[in-house]
Amino acid sequence: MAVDPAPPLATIAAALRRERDRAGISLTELARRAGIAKSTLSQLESGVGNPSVETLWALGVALGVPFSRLVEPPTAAVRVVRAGEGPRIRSEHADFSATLLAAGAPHARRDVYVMELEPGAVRVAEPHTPRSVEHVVVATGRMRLGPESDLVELGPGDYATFPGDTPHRYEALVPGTFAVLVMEHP
Amino acid sequence: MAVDPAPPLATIAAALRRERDRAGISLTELARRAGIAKSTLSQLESGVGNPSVETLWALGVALGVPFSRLVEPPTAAVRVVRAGEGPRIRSEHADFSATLLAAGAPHARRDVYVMELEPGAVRVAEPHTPRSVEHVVVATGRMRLGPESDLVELGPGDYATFPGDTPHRYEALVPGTFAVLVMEHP
DNA sequence: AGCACGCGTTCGTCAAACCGAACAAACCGA
DNA sequence: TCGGTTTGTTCGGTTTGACGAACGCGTGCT
Repeated sequence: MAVDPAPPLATIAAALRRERDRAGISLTELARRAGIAKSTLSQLESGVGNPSVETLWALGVALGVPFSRLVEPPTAAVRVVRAGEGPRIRSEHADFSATLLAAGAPHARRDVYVMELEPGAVRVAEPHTPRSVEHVVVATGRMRLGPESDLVELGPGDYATFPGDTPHRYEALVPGTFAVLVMEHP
Repeated sequence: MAVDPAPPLATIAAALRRERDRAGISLTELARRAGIAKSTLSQLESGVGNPSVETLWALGVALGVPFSRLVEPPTAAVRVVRAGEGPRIRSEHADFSATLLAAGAPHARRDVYVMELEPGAVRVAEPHTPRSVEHVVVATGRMRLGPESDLVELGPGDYATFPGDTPHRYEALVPGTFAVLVMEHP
């Protein structure tokens, strides 16, 4: 696994400005809440300077975002991995294989669910936390799911991932459908 | 969702020392690889000082660990949730239910796998990263798994979680067994 | 128009992060 | 036992991040 060789100078600048106007507050206000000088913040958002951990941490708290969102670069609809596809890791001992479906976004919080549905009823989900991501692996049955605009159909072993912060749905196509759902929020 | 109010001064010190001797290199060597003065590193590991992001980043790269492992605090036998057990969230619309199996440890990295096994062969796993945790939901078939000392048997829909940093194993009991595996490392 | 307020940037000062060198202690082979 | 190496810590000097004040600009109120 390669580790980011890229210096995060510009990333931080971008992240700060992005997160700040997402919060809809002024530079002055943010500096005040974080307890740092606005001059410092100004320079940071300009991409000059190399903040101390303490400073950046204070900003993370004031913005209400996990520290790491400020330093890691952002990420990018429905991605599907069909059963048997995807990069496989085979054991030396036969009869075992594992497929990496989604590498952990370093600081996401992931809740693991088992989901059971019957055909007919449609589970419509309101969009939740911004930048949350859903992962689904169908265990048995068939289901149609995804963002309203991009529904996909999955069978046993199929995997799909899509943003959770847009309207989306789950719908079983055959009786006794069950799936594993991982909800990932930043 | 509460955001870490804790200043990460001591955490960084601990993380640095931990990760360094995990890598099995000397302070001097690490400082050299990271391109920083060893005096600086010495002080950081002593818990004095408040490193700049650039400095800490360089250390992360040199250690081969994601940046955030250095700043976020760390986390902590076999827990089983049988199919149909566990806290259930029912939809207003019937025919949908979800069970929370494991709330996300705030800053864990979780990789999602699909695992297929056939009976006979046993998948023995060397212990990996300290404090890593494994989660398994059996989709079809039956399997026996867990730390060598605490094996449990799971059927479809059953869930188990256990530490990944001790020797453990996976073994299919019937043909065509497949499961979803979530590997969580801090 | 005139003034007051909030915005973000720029400038000079100070503390501190970072550096390089010098240091004692532990270790190892001759 | 004694040099040579490597360990990690400590000590001045330099660089630079953070601060507060002053600045220019735009807005809105009287």
